[in-house]
Amino acid sequence: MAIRGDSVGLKPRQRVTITDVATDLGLTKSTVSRALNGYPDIAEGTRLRVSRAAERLGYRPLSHAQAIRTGRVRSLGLVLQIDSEDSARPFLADFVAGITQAASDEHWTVTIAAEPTEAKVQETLSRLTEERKADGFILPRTLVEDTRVASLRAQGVPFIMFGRTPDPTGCAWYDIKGEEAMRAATTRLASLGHERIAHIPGGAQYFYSGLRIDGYKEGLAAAGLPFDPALIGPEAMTEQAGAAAATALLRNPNPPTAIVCAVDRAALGVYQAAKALDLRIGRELSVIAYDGVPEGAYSDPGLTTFAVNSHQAGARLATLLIQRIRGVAPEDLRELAPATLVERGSDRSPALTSADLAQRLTQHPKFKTIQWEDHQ
Amino acid sequence: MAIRGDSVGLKPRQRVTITDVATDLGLTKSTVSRALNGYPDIAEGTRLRVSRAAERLGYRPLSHAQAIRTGRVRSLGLVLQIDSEDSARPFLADFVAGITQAASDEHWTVTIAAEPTEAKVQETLSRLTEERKADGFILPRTLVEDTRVASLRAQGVPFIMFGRTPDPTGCAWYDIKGEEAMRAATTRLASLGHERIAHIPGGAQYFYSGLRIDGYKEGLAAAGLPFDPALIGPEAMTEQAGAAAATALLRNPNPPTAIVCAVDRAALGVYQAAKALDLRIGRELSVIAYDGVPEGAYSDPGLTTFAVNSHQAGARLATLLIQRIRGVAPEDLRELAPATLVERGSDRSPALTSADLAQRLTQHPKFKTIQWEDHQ
DNA sequence: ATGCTTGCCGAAACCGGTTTCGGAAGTTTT
DNA sequence: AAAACTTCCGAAACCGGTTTCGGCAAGCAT
Repeated sequence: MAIRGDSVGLKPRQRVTITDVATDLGLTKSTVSRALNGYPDIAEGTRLRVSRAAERLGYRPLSHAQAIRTGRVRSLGLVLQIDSEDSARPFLADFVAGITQAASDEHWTVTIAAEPTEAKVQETLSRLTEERKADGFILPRTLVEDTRVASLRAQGVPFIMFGRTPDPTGCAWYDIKGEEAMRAATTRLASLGHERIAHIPGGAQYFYSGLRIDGYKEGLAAAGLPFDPALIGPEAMTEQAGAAAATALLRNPNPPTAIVCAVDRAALGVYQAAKALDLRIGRELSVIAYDGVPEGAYSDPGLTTFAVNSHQAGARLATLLIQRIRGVAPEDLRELAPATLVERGSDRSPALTSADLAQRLTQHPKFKTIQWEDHQ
Repeated sequence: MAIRGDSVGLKPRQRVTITDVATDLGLTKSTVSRALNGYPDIAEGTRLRVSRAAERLGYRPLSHAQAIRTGRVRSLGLVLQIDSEDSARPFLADFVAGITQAASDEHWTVTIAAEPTEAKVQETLSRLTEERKADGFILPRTLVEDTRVASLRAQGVPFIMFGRTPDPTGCAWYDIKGEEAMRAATTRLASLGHERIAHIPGGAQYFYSGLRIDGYKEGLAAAGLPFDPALIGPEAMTEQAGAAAATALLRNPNPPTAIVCAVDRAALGVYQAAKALDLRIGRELSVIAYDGVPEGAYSDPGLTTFAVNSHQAGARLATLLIQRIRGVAPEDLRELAPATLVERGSDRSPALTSADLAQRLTQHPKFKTIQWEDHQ
C-alpha cells in the first residue's frame, strides 16, 4: 500500500474552521459549536452574532469532522439492484436528481451503490452502515418479503421505502397510489362501454403488484362488473412478457376488449400482440397502463397511462428520510401521492363486443400459433 | 435547528477501533496506523502481525475519521447533468453500477448528484470539493468547451473524463473509440455496395461529435468514396430529430442509400422516416448506428449498431480515477476501448441505386410535405 | 447581607484516526 | 571501545469538530 504523501491533493488553501469563527468573535469554539447547533445554554444575542459571523466568513463545518464525534455524516444511502434485464431502467436519472436536489437543499449528500443481486445489495447496505458512509437509506421497489427492510429494522438503522410493505412496523414510506390508478383505469374503461376488462399484473415479488390487482378489482366492483379470475393474466414486466400475456388473455373464450396493465412496458407488449393479430389499439383493444415511460408517447396510438413523477418521489423520499434520521417517528413519515392520468389514444369505446372479437380472432391465421419468446 | 441528541442513531454496538487492535497486540495505535499504511519504519514482522490482527478482529478504519487528518474521504464524485429531454437516460444504471462496483473493490464509495443546468453542475462540483465530500470526480459527456474541466484543472482537483477534450493538458480519460466505429460502419456499408453514405452527427457541443464525423470521413476515404458535405445531415440526439435529419438527407438530388448515425436514438428516427416514406430499412435504406440501446434489438429489422459497454466504462473510470487521486500522472491514465459491432438486420446491400431511390421518392405523396415536429 | 438559582460561557476532554519527534536498542564504523 | 548510524517503536501533538463539566456573574428569595 502506498503511503499518503504521494497523492494528488486539493489546494492547501485554508478553509475557514470553527476556530476562525471563534477567534473572530473573541469566543471559544465550544461556544460557537453550541450556538450553531441550537443548544439552549447560549444567549440569543450570541447565537445571532455567531451565525452572522459564520455566514460572513463563509464557514461550512466539515461533515466528516462532525461525524467523528456525532457518528452522523449527513449523507443518504441509495443502493440499487441492477438486474441485467432492466439495466436501462427508466427514470433513474430523474429519481436520483430528485433525491440529490432535496438532499442538497439541507446540505446533505447522497452515497450511491448498485449491485446485481439481492444478496449483494444486502451486503453493501451492511458495509455502508458499518463504515458509516450513510446515516440512513432509501429503499426503492419494496418486495413482499424484503430482507433489506427486515435487516435495517433489526439493526435500528433509519430508512424509508419507496413503496409499502406487509408489516409497516417501524417503516416510513413514500409511495404512489398505484391501486387508485388501477381502479380509475378500470372504471374509466367500464364507462367507455367495456364489459370484459383484463389485468396484466407486475412481478408478484413486488409489493405493489398485489395492491394494483386489488385496485383493479375495486374498479370492477365500482363499475358493477363481475370479477373473472381468468381475466388476470400472467405477470409481465417486459414487452415480451406483455405480448405473451395479452395473447394468453385474448385466447379466453370471452376475450377482454380492454386491458389494464400494471406497467407501461407490458402495455407496449400488448401493442405488439395486437399488431400481430391485426387488432387496432383503441379500437378492437383498449389499453391503459401505469408509469409514464417516454416510449408511451411515441407509440401509435399514444398510450394512455398513469404517470409517476419520479423527480418528486425522489425529492420527497430524501426529505422524509432526513426527518427520520433527525428523530421523527416513522409513523409520522408516510406519504402517498397520486399518479397523473395522461390521456392519449389507447383507450376508446370498444369497436367490437367480446363475442365478436372472439369470432374474429379465431379466424386469424396466426392466432393459434403465435408465440412470444425472449428476443435475442 | 434541532440539537443532536434527539436523533435516531445506529446501534451503539462497539466498533473495532484502531486502539482495540493496538492493545490486542500490546502496541500503540500510532504503530498500528503506520503499519497499516505502509510506512517504511515498521518492521516487516510487525506489519504482518498487525494486518493479521486487524483482519482477525474485523477492523475497518472509518474513512471520515481518517479524513479529518488526511483530507481524503475515499469517495468518488459523480455529478450528472439531467436535461429534461433525456431524463430517461439509458445505461445510467449500468454506468453507475460499474463505477460503484469498481470503487467498492477498493473500499471507496461514490457520491452522486444531479443538476438540471451546466451552471448548477458547476456549483455542485465546487460545493462537493469545498466540503470534501469527494476526492475526485468523474466527468461524463465532455463538451468541446467544458467549464467543469477548466475549473477542476485550475483548482488542482483530480478528475477523469468519460470522453476526450481539445486540450488534454492535465487530463486523464477513458473513452470509446466512436470514430473508429463510424469508420468501420462506413467501410462496411461501402463494401456492401453503397456509394452514397450519409452521416447524422450528434450534438455539436459534445466533443465526440467531431471525432465521429472524422471517423465517417476516414471511412469514406478508405473505401475510395468522395466526401460530399451535403451528406452530413443536421445533428440529431432524439428520434424526432433523427427522423427530420433523415428526411432532409433523402431530399438530396442524389439521396443516400445508407446512413451512419452517431447515436442510436437518431437511427430509430430514421426508421420512422423510412416507414413514413415506405422505404424498408435494410433494403431501400440501410442504417448503422452507435450506442447499443435496447430498443435497437426490438425494432424491425433489428438495428445494426456499435454497442458501448457502459458497465465496463464506469468500472474503468472509477479505477483510473482512484489511481489519479493516489498520484499517478494524468498522462498515464488515458484509455480507449472499442465499441462492439452488433450485427442485426438494418445494413444490407442497397435494393436501389441512389438515382432509383430519388426517382421513387419524388413519386411518394408525402415526400414533399412530411414534417417532424416535437411530439407533445 | 447571605444563600440559592439561573443564565451563559470557557476549559478541557473526547471522537478515531494520522503524523511528527525522539529515544532505546542494535549495528556498523573508526 | 567509543562514536556514529540504523532500525523500530512509543509518546504526544494534531486534525476539526462536539460534548461534558464547572464556574462566574447576575437575579432572586430569605
